[in-house]
Amino acid sequence: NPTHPMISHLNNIQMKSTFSDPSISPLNNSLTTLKQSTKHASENSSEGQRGNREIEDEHRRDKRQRTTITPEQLEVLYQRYSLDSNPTRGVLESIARDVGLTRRVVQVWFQNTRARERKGQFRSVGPGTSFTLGLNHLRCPFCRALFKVKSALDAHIRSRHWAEAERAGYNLS
Amino acid sequence: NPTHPMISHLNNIQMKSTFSDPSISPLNNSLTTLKQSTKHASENSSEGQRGNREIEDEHRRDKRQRTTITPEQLEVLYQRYSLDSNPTRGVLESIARDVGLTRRVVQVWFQNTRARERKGQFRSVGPGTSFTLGLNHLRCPFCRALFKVKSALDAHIRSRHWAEAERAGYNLS
DNA sequence: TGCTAATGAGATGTAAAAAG
DNA sequence: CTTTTTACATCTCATTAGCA
Repeated sequence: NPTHPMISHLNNIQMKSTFSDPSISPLNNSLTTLKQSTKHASENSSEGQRGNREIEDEHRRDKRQRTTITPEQLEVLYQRYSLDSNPTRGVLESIARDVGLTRRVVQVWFQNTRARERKGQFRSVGPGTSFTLGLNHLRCPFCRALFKVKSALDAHIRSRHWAEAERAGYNLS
Repeated sequence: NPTHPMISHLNNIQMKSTFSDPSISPLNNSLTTLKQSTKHASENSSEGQRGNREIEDEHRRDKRQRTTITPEQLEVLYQRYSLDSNPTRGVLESIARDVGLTRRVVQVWFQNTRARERKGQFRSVGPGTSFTLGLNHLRCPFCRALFKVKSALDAHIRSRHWAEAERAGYNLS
């Protein structure tokens, strides 16, 4: 992804920081799932011509909330990723509970990590498991999902591709 | 030089407050007499006493607020630095609590200290204990971070460079 | 004044959002 | 879902400015 430094971002006005959570105690931190429900739903002010009276009222809306994933959480995530890079919803939720993040955050992380892996910025597992290195050798025959162990692959096939698997005569242990 | 943040280059106006950091107040868990002078030096004498109405009145437009780090704080900082010159966010916060400064101040101190060390200006501090920074023998193979003990280096690698470490076959104990 | 805390620009990594 | 883009957090490096 060749970034173009030359391009002028016509407007990249970023002010203020809004430090995200302090990501409290490592591990098992019961993160306040603040939730981003706020979601700049409004923001339709494009109408312009606003009554300019509520001028100073501004800071308070829309702030993209960036979660900071701690190294401890990352280690768990990568470990699970190495077992199944395409977890089902249920598994996703289980992982989310384990690491103390919302399902959505974990889901996005998996999406981004898969994308990163495809792009070659590969990272497969945490350093703790230095021997499990590598690549996910098992690819689902019906989609692009990758797995480290056959049991995970089978579980995936069972939950996502049972029909095709049966037609194809895939042998599920 | 740019004395005026006003300069507009049509693009990329980043104010990057950074120091806003309003909520990260020390919370001040009492830790024995640790006092710090993070705020206005002009405290004693003088009329002052400030009306205090405006809480936000603190930030004077043109006054850069310089924190004075006490020798006691420095001693702790250097000690932690000697163990890990590139602490993760969580560790940084822990240090900040220990020493009674904001995370941001501690972060800047580490940045400046790393830069100082890179430039070869290690400096020993404290009457009783002098930390010879220059003698940090362990350098992270993946970045310029320095460590005194291997366990600290390993922790650093685990949290920051696990992928590279794995690829490189680095042996983490 | 010297040392150094603070600031700001530029670079990098990546979580979240947007586009497809 | 994937691919692409945006925005934010942090780091380095170069500077600026506060205080003993």
